[in-house]
Amino acid sequence: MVVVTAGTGGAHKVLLISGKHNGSQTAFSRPISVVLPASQVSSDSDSNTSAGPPVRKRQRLTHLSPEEKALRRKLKNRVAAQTARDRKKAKMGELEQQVIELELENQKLHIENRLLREKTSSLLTENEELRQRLGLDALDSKPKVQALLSNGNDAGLGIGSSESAALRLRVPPQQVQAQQSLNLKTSQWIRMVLTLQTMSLICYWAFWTSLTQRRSLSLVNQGARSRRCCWLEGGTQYLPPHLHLWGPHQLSWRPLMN
DNA sequence: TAAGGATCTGTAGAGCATAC
DNA sequence: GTATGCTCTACAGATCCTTA
Repeated sequence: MVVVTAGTGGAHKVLLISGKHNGSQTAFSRPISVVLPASQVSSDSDSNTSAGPPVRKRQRLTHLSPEEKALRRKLKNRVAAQTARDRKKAKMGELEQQVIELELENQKLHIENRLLREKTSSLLTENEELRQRLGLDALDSKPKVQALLSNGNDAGLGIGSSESAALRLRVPPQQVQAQQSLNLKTSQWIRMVLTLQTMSLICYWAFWTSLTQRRSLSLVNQGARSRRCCWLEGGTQYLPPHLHLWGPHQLSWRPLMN
C-alpha cells in the first residue's frame, strides 16, 4: 500500500510504502517512506490518501507519475536486495556453523571408532594367549564361549576376582592377577586418552563457536549501523529493516550511483 | 602511496505469483 | 490480460583493506 502525502506548502511529497505480510515471505513490519523532491510532486497526487474508499490489497499506482513509479520501484528493490543479501548471509553462516559441528562430530566418532578397534584387538590377542595357555584349539572355542555365556556368569575374562578366573582358566592366580593389572592399566590409559581428546575437541568447538558468533555479531552490527536492520537475538531469523523515513537524509542514501 | 582484490551497495531485468 | 509485488541475480561503481 502506498500513501502519498503532500508536505507543508507543497514543498515535498512522501511516498509511504507500508508492510505486506505474505505468508512465509519476508515482509516489513513497519512502513517505509521516501521523501520526493518538490520537482517530482505532481498535482493529482493528493487525490489518493489513506482516508477514503476501501483500499485495494494491491494499490493501483495510477496516481503516480512514471518518475515516481520508477523511484518507488528503486526504493523497494533496494530494500528487497538488501533483505535478500542479509538472508543469504544468515543462511551461509548457519551452514558454516553446521559444517563445523558435523566435522567435530565426525572427529569424535573417528576417535571412538579407533579406540574401540584397539580394545577389540587387545581383547582378541588376550583371548588368543589365554587359549594357548589352556591348550585349546580354535575348533572348540565356540562351544566354551557359548557355555560361559549361557551359565549367566560374567563372560569377560577380565571381569571378576583373580581366584575365580584362575579356577575357570586353571592357571595360577598370580598370572591372572598380572594379566588383570595389565588390562586395568591399559583401560585406564585408554580412558585418559579419550578424556583428553574429548576435552581438546570441546575446547576446539568452543573456540570456533565463539569465533563464528563474534564474526556474525560484528557483521550484524555493521549492517545494522548502515541499514538500521535488526536481528532476533541468538537466532538466524531475519527481521526486515525498519526504515524510518528512508530517503535522501539517510547516510547511506546514494540513489544515483550508476 | 598506488595497485589490486574483496566486499558492499544500488540498479535493472527476469521470472513467478497475485489481485483485479 | 494487465498491473503490481516479491525474489533472485548480474552488473557496475564505491569503499575498504592488504601488499609491494
